[in-house]
Amino acid sequence: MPAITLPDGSVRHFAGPVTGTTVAADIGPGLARAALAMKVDGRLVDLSRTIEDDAAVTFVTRKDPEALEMIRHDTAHVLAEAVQSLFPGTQVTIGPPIENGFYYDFARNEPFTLEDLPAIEARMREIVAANAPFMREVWDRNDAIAFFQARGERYKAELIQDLPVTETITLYRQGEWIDLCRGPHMRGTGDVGTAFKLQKVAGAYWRGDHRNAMLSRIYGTAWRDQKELDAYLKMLEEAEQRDHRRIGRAMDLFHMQQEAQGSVFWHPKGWRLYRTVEAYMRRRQEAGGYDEVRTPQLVDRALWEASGHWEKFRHHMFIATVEEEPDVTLALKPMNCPCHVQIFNQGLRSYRELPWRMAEFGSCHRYEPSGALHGIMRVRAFTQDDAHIFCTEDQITGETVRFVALLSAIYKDLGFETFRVKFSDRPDMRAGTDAVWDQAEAALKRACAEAGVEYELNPGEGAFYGPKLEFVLRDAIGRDWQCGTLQVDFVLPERLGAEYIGEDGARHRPVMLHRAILGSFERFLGILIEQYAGRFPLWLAPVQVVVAPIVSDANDYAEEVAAALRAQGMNVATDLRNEKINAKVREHSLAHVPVIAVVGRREAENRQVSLRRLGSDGQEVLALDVAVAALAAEATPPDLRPAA
RNA sequence: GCCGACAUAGCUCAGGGGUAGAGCAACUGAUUCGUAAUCAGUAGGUCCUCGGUUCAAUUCCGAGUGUCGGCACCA
Repeated sequence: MPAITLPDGSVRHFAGPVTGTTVAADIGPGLARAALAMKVDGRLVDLSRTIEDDAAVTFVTRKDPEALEMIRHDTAHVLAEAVQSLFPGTQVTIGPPIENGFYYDFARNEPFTLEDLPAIEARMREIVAANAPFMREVWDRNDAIAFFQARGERYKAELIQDLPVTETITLYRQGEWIDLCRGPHMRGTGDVGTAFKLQKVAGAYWRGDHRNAMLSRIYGTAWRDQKELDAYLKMLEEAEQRDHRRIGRAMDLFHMQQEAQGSVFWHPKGWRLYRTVEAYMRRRQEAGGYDEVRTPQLVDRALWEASGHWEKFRHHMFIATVEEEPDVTLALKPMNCPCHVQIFNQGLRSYRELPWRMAEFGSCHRYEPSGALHGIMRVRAFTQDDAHIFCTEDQITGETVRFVALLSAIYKDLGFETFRVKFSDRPDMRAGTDAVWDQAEAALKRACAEAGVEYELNPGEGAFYGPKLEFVLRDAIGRDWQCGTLQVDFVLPERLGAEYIGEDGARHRPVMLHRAILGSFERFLGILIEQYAGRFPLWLAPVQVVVAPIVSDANDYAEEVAAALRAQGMNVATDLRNEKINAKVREHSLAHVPVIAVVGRREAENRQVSLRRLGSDGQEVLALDVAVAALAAEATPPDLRPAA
């Protein structure tokens, strides 16, 4: 006699066990049509499942957030059926919903290509139109393994084999097709709807392990309705226009070429942007109590051996030798920490010097795998806004809190109001004892609690010497990039023999906090370009103002205006070409110049300027000195502005 | 590194077994103009590299390099 409590608090009684379908119908025909699945005591299950006991039930309809995930999951199943019907012999593996869509990994000798997608998608639409119900079946574990093995589906068999023995094995049938699946599903393939699209193909290792076979992955997107799908596709198209590689070329910021693969050639405007950010960071860090240093590019392998990097990363290091000294092997530094420890180790350190925050805009080289390179976001030559904080164990919390505050303020100034934080704990391959890791992880967790940092756990992804916080920013098309980081390290000070004299007169090991805010300038600037789509706020813009005369009679005055702005430290260009003002306005607008100062005879006579802002077609006519003062104030970096 | 796609003028791209085109940019000349393209003309290409097939390859095939989308990697 289950009593079913609905979200509005009302209770319905049934004579015996009932399915969700029955309950929904009992409530009303509208809900019976709309209900796709239900939550029984908070657990999402098939609508067709039987409710035995008293329960709180919520129905999931198309407009609920859970529905979107189910649509994507079910679309993946439809994809798998379509593929197996068109390409017999293809094995299915896994096909989860993901952000904005889904994918499915198939095992097939011949990988799928883009040309295969239209036929597959057409077959999918037939399957959806057929609207076969999703039927849940509970199987005996061994029967299920035997079943899939008999069908040549060895990946599915392997999946079942690896499920915990306590797990209920469920298969879902949709018409003729059947698949191992935990569920839940919607009522039938028709609930998928038509708002889906196959997007791309890619290789992907079985179980994400490069030692395994490479599977053929098909990505797709799926939405509640055509309107949502269209909006998403339009967003993707617009995001492509923000691509830092495209904008970098269009705005003449940088280029890359084959002869220096993975290294950036910064052009004058790009380098100005870089220097603006660098100068800002330098001021911020100095105000934050950091001491800037500079350490060598080429360092003997002995130091890398001592730090442990040689063993783990030597295949990713650029090695340099000279004929005159055949016994010497140098490496271009792939990171700065061992060098910073060398500075720490000069002389005898006192506990009074801690925490010591040692910063370097460290130029590093890493031989990244060719497939990892990506515009200026993932390169082989980059500059970190690196720092190492040498401190005592009980300073970890305070330093972390302080770091998070600095990072948040900087991200905010640079246009990132929100960001994600991941907590990565001990990896399988690591240095240091478990006791040390326990200590480091606990210290970092305590610090997060103290700093009020909310994080998602990223198990096993820590550095080999310690756990880390990763501060993640998103690029234009939604890819996540680690930028900031904070890593607790008990190992390297030990390996490199760092010590200080404590209050007790004895020698102690300092803890090292590795930290970066931007991560690498290259990556961060790439994201910054995409964030603003090249339309930088005035203080960051590489060309802040273009002064454009309307007639050549105003050229001298235009130069005077430019000089007045330059005297305030602004980056100003003049456009004295014999072109119509329309053409000048158009060109500089397309080049994302934030302010165009137009001067004609009228302005020259009255000593005024007509300011036109990027993205606006209005103009503001101001007296020259007023305009200069206003623009100079606006172009002041946020950390140098007078407090409001 | 692995899977797939792509590589044509400075840029964006079209084309195609018989020696290559557009728009924009560049250059020259004219135009002095009030807020998103003034007009006319000129010039510009080992069609990524190497090899093969062919009477003939930029086009077809193979290898290499690079780029792009993923996967793996990311101290």
